[in-house]
This record gives sequence, C-alpha cells and structure tokens, in this order.
Amino acid sequence: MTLFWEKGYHATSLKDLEAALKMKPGSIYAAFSSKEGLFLQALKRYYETFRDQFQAEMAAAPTTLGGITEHLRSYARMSEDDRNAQACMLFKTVVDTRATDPEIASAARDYLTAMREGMAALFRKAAADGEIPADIDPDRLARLLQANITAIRFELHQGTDPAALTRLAEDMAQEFERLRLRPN
Amino acid sequence: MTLFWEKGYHATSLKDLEAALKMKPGSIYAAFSSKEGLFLQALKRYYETFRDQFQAEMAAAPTTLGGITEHLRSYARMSEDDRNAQACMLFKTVVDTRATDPEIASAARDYLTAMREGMAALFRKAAADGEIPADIDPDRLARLLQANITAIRFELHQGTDPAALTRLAEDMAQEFERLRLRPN
DNA sequence: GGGTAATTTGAGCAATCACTCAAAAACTGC
DNA sequence: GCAGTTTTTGAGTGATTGCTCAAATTACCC
Repeated sequence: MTLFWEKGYHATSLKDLEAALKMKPGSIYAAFSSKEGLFLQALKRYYETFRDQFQAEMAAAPTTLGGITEHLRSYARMSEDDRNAQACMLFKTVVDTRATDPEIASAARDYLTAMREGMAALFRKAAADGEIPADIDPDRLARLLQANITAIRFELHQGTDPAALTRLAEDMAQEFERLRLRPN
Repeated sequence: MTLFWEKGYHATSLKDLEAALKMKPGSIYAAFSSKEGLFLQALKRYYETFRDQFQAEMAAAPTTLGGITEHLRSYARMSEDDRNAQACMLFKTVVDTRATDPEIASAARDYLTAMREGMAALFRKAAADGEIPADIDPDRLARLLQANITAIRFELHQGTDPAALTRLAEDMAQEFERLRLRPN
C-alpha cells in the first residue's frame, strides 16, 4: 500500500512489488490475481485506515467543529518523515488513472464520496448540537471541507515550507470557525 | 501538450506521441532529444498559455478582486468538452512525477510558484487600490487562492456535477469577497 | 538540374513490462 | 515418515517500453 501510495499505480512495477512484498511473481498472482487486483486491495485498505483514523480523531474532539478545524491544522504540523505527509492516495489515484484505467479511478472516486458523506454527517451533528446554524447545507460544507483537505495535502505533497503551510491551514480553519454560533 | 496533459507523463507512450505528432521516432528525437525533453517543452507551453490567459482575464476585469472571484466562478461554468475542464497540468505533473522524476517535478513546481507570485501581485494591486485592507499578507492570500483553484480544478477533473461545482465555486468566491472594503 | 546539407524514415535495439506455469518446497493428516 | 495437498519458486513468455541509426527522402543553393 505504501509503495503504491508513494509511486502511484503506473510508476510501480512488479519488480518493485516483488521486493516490497518479498514474494515471487507466481505467489503475487496466486494471492491477488493481477497488479490491478493488488492495487484495488491496497486502495481499499488505505481508505479504511484513513476513514477509521479520521473518525477516531473526530470522536476524541471536545466539539465537532473544533475537531474539524483541528484536523485541518494537524496537516501543517506533520513532519516530512510522517507517512501521511503526502497527497491523499485516493486523490493521487484519480489523477493517475482517470484517463487510462476507468475502473480504478471510479473505485477511488467512490471512496472519496464515502469520505465526504462522513464529513456531511459531522456537519449535521454540529447543527443538531447548535454549534453552527441549522440552515447551512451540510453536503455543501462537506464538499468545501474536502476541497480544502485536498488542497492542503497537495501542498504537503509539493513540499511547501512549514510556515506557509501553517498560515494556509489557519486560513482554512478560520473559514469554518466563522460558522460557529456564539452563545449570547 | 494536450496528450501529455490528458494522460500524464508516465501513461503516455512514444507510440501515442508518434500518432499525435504524426512523426516517426527518429524525427521526434531529432527535434526534442528525449521523451522528457518533449514533456518539458509541453509543460512550458502549458504554463505560458495558462499564465497569459489568466493575465488577460485579470486585465479585462473591472476590479481586481472581482476578476479573481469571477475566475473562480468561471471553472464551475466549464462544459465537459472544454479543454480546461480538467485538473491543472502543472499540478497533475507534480503528482505523477514527484517520486520518480525529480527534475520534471521541480520544473512543474517552479511554474506553480511563478503563477502564485502573479496572484500575489494582484492582491498587492487590490490593496493599493483600496479594494481590500492594506494589512493582509498578499503572499498568504495568493497561497489560499492557488489552493482553492487546485481544489476546484480537481473537482472538475473528478467529474463533480455542475450544481455542486457552482456551490463550491461560490463558497470559495465568497471567502475572497469578504475581504472587500465597502466605502463608507 | 546537379551537388550538398538537412530532415525524415522505420526496422530494429536492449531493457523492461505484466504475467505464466511446470517443478520444487513446504505444509497437512494419519 | 509417508502420501496428498497447498504454496512458493523463478526462469521464461510475448508484448511493449524509450530510443538509435544507416538509408532514403526532401530542401536548398548556385
């Protein structure tokens, strides 16, 4: 998974996979049936891992909106050697395979949609808890949040310097902070 | 350029290029020296074209800030058959080549930096014209704008439906609209 | 139109691609 | 410890990769 995440589907060869898995071609094909099959399994694992991690982060946060803004800021704190200090694998996969491998691209898109639905649920919860106005479309906010995460993770991928990254994360966090209803 | 933009560096083969250029391998190598050389020229052309187009759009806008927000909204209006209805080639290139072809990736990064500097210049102009507060860091705004453009173009790439795209573009435009100084 | 230079041609190069399969090795139940 | 089953092995498959170069063609100048 890490190898595919790092190099992408096209740039990863079976030689690379043999070395990473410490398996010979025959075993790889017996277990995963094809490079595409192996990639799809890796992608699924990535999605599940990331989703669980995100949900755990949100569950641990004192408030829903605070958890969301804190998540945005957390990307800026990632060190270079952090496994997650990269673009999202789902998103890299869509870019890498849209024009050449439609099935892989649409699997990645489906996972992105599932992630976004999880985010929409968070905004619905925040509205129900009176944290944010009840009349704002949660799906719309989820789309905006996902767009922001995509963008900041691309900056991480690109190697943007930490100071600029912190400012960007702060600007994005502020955009959601503004929604907060102050009790009067 | 279009072919490389569409399929990416890795997924484009010399066979594809021969067909697109209507040239035989020998001629291609006489003219461009390598696949990498050809790609770098295509990338340069992409950058110059996009930069000029962006600058022309900004020059034609009645106000600087209005030009910027209008640019964001313009992505939502793109039809599927529009050549630009895709992720940015610079950004796709960074994703595709960062782990495998550092020289190509850094060329793309340099062009992205140049684009961002152009955006920062716009914000400086808007501040000088009294359109936005003078104490906001133009580089910071430029980074945020570029992040937003990256994200919305990725949505375009992904095939997000037009209605959701319009709402996203509007949310992003609003974020910059908020900076506007109302004359009192 | 003849001689020289510049360009194009396309068969073919070694290397690598994803992948196969018969044989060897490692397990399993008795 | 032996037969039967499962798994692993790795040399080798044809196709494709980026790329070369001698030969053919075209362009140019006088």
